[in-house]
Amino acid sequence: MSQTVTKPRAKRRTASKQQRQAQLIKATIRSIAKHGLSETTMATVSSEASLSQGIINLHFQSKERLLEETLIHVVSEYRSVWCKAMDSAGDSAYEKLEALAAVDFDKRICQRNKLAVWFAFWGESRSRLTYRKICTESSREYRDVLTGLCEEVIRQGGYKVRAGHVATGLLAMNGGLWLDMLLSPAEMSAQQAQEISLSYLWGVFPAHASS
Amino acid sequence: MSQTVTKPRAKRRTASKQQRQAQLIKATIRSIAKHGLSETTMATVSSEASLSQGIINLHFQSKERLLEETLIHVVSEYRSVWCKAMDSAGDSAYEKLEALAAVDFDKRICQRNKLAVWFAFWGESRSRLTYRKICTESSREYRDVLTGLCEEVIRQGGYKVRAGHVATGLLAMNGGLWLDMLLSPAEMSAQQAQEISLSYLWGVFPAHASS
DNA sequence: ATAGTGAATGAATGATTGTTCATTCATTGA
DNA sequence: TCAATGAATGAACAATCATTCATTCACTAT
Repeated sequence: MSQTVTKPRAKRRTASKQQRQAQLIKATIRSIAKHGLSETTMATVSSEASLSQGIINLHFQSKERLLEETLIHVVSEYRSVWCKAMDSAGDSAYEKLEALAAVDFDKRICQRNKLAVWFAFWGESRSRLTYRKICTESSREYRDVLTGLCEEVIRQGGYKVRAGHVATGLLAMNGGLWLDMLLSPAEMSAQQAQEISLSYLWGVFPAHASS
Repeated sequence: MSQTVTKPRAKRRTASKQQRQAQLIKATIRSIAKHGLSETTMATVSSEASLSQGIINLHFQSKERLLEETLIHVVSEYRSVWCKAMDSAGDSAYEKLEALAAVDFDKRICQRNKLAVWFAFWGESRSRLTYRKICTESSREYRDVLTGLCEEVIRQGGYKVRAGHVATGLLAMNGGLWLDMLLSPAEMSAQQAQEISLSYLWGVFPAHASS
């Protein structure tokens, strides 16, 4: 009888396409965080993944596609986390709003390496239509959801603010707080940033503020 | 008698060091906006300036120094504008606060090309100590001024908010609004952005809000 | 065992890059 | 008018880059 196949060897030279692609995308994130996007090369990525030079073209055809897939990965992960948060939050619109605002400071999302990736691609978005499309479509959907929630909270509380302004302002503030965490993590922790973001929400919707 | 020298010829082949450096920095800004930082080369910059290949090394020694000087230029210009706004604004702390918040949407500062430069360097800041230093020192000084003004407004109005939170939140929100203007200028004008920023201030300091 | 399959390698290639420097040319003082 | 000065040029160079592909090697089916 042959050995069970369920437990793979410690050192596998070959892996499934999915595994390798995920591995390379993670290596790309580390490389962008360590070297910056403009000095991220096929060599830095493959070295970060402890694989050979040609591996990227084998799995992604080109460097450009690898970078796009990396951006898509980060954006999709973000979307998936806020969707889950939306579902598992309390029923009231305000509770959902607070839960969504907290996603930006979630352990899974708010990692310094990943923030570096966001800003790296934002920095190139002006000149790269593909990057810009991915980013704008992502934020558009998120903003629409936020705006809807704000509208409901405003209706319930009779507030005199515009839903679009609050949603856009919240989104913008959280993005700006990401920058603070990226540039000076010693002076801005995720928890501090979340407090600032939450205190904005409380200020706008005082009647709903819980704590 | 010789001709007057005050009126230079239309086509001057040589120019003063200052003029050339300023010209090259402007060309760099355009190149970053058009091609992105990672595809901004000595060739794209010198071509954008309608000058020859070697001109940059002549005036800036290296590409790296040109990029640093470009960042310093944009950061200094920003500082100079908010300093002027601070001086020429009304005497009250709240008036100064509104004036400072408006600087981010000023014609001189809030140009799409320049926003692209800010985000391009922010995107590389994680891996480039020099960029990070320039950016953090700039924002630190600005934040301190904003925090001081917020403290005074809070004291006057007896508000129950933390000055540091408001200053940091305002700074972050304006930065995030810059991103909206950079990525989708059709959906976010400078005026709209300023309204959102101002409505944040009004919400925090309702007793001071003028209009 | 063994042949067959395709994942992974890494040296080689051509294109692109930043930098150098001998040369050209506009400008100025005598 | 004519040297003298130094700003500007652009061809040449070495280094670095993304990409290719013949070869190697791990794994699977027979």
